[in-house]
Amino acid sequence: MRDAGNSKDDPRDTGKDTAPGTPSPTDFIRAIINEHMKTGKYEGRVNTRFPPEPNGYLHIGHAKSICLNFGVAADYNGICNLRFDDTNPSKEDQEYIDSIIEDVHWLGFDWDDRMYFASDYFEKLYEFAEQLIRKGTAYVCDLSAEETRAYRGTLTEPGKESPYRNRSVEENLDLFRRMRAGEFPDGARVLRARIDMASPNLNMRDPIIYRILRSTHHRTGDDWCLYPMYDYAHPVSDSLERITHSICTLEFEDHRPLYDWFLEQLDIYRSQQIEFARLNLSYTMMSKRRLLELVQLGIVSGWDDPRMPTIAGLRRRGYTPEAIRKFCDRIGIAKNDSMVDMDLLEHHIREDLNERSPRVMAVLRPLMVTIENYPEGKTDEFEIPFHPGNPGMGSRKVPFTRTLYIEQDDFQENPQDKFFRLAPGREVRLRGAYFITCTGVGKDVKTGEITSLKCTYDPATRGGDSPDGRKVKGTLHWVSAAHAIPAEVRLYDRLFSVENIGAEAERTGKDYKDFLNPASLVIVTGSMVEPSLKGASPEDRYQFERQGYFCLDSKDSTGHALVFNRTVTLRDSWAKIEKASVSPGKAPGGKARDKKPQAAEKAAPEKLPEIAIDDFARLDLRVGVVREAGLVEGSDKLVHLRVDVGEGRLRQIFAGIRAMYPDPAKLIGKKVVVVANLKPRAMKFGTSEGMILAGGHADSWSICTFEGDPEPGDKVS
RNA sequence: UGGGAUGUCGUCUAAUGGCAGGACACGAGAUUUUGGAUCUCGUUAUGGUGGUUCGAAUCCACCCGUCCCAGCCA
Repeated sequence: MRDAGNSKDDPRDTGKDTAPGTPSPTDFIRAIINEHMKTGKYEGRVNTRFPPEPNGYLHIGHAKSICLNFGVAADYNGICNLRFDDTNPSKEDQEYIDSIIEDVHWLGFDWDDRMYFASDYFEKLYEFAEQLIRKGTAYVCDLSAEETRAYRGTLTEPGKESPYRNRSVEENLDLFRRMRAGEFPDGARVLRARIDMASPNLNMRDPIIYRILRSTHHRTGDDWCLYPMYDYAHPVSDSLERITHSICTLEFEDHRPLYDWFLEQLDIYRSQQIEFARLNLSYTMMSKRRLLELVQLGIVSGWDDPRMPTIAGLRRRGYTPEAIRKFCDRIGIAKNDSMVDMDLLEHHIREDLNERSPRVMAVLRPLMVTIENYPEGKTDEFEIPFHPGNPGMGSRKVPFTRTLYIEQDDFQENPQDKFFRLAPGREVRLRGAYFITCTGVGKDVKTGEITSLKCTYDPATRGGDSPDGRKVKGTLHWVSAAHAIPAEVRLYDRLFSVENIGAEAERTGKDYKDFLNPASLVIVTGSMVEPSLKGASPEDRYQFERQGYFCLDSKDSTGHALVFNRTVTLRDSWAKIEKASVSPGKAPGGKARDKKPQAAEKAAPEKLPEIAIDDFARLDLRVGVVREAGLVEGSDKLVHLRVDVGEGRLRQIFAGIRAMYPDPAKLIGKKVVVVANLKPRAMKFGTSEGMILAGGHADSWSICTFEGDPEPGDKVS
């Protein structure tokens, strides 16, 4: 079932989704290649390469580069090599090589027999280095790391030449050979290119070519105690592979003169480096160093944690390679620093999964329903199609009995405005089964919590349609209690609660980890899924009707303990209505994405950043009349208020004002200022639907009140 | 403040001297046995100031903003 169906034809598709030889609309890189095709610069040849360093798992940013490199090659009937840039054994590992191979393949790309390693070229790289020495354009330098830094100068001042810069060719050769032979300790000497210590480009100030580093290499073992630097190894590797277009990210722009310098000095094949802007995605980050840290600190379960932006994480989360490829295609290639909206990635996975996922019913948080007029012991079976728009996907039988589960959220005892679902006396449809009407509510005598529902069904509505043409506004998913399979469901959400983690960290002086989304994973146990899911295999993808796309977890799910991961929610216009007219600005998006309650700012008032008048104007301040007020059990700070803000219903507000109002009953009847468009906040004790304003000193303050005229709901200005 | 890049709807990206287009997001409506999907419609942009030109997002000048570079990392 998984991976069934094809993606729709889209002229923008590249790579595997497009026949070779039909270039996509020209991004600037393809424009350059088109020009080369015209002028014959590379004899019509295109050979790119994807050059990861095996020091971490691949992420969605790498996917952009992979799609670009393999896509460009495919567009021009060229080839793309996979090459591991493994010149720093102290950070690299075989595990990463294996994962990279798996991930690139999974994305749908292949390199035939062209899997290379920079370490394959160590001997040649060494010989070329001797050649540079013989030419007099490289020398052995004995400066320490600190001295080298001091000699380099600064951004605005030129560097100083190393005292070792003018050693003879013979001495340099001798020293370099002895470096290779292991005669000197780590860091004692380096080989440097002899270029220009006064260059405004720091990369040209006699850059280091080789350093002594005793570290066992994952491929060459202890053969070498000398490892080449990226700036040297990369152009030479490209050249040896006769790469035509060496595509890399923007930060290497400054390195291009050096790249060209090596190829020219060595007089070898002239590959051309072209730089494009790396991918940044909102609400996540691509830094391998930080991603590694999340893994090492146990903040996530591993590189393949479904919250990680890694290919492995996305795969485990339920993403498809097609969706990722299409996303990469859609974001385009340019040189502007940019931050792509996570919504766009989610759009593509929804689009793909919408087409290919079978629909099933799963009740995440069950509420028991007894159909009182349905015979005990009877079982009905409904044949329900797997896909409403694609009969070809077939159908399954779903059992129906007197005792069912529906979603807790699908019932409200006192339904709020625009709530279409079940409520006392109200009739709704059970998907594919019958209309039912709620006739009773069972509650826990102590807590008042709703524990079960009594309903009746209309036998004439079998299949979900009424012969008399009567309509219902809501359709609910359900499972038969006797047949349902228990499951654990992991609700994943974005890893961070701010769009631009780096910028936010810089602005506030906090660590990026301070912006982790506390609700990035919500584990729901005791969910009930329909029996057809019994045979699900790891990574099988489904739509749980009305909730989202889910896949069976590839690691933790077993035959008798099913674990599902939520890939992405369905678009949810009900969630929008629920939070409508609240949260100013852009909410972190989607369902159940409440921000962590904001801690009170302790900073002195003059230190708070200024806001524009427009920001202030976004506060909807209203007059509210306190109708009910009481203490909150289990909290020594909060007071529970029910406030009339002229909406025809009372708002529940939890306010931290108990210190000044130990007897909240005195507040009843007071006119207060309510921030009416604050996003409702889920608290331990319930949802708080606003704030009331207060003012004063640290231990002497009061809430703002009005006397006299204003009516509940009046605007405060 | 040296050097290298880069500024087009809220976001990403086209237009290469000739109608500022697309996608996402957002909004309105239709439809619906998923508050899904689908369909229709809509709002929103060339950083600024001058100049060249019949005509400028595009060419020129100046200004402003943003990003990258001082690893023996890649």
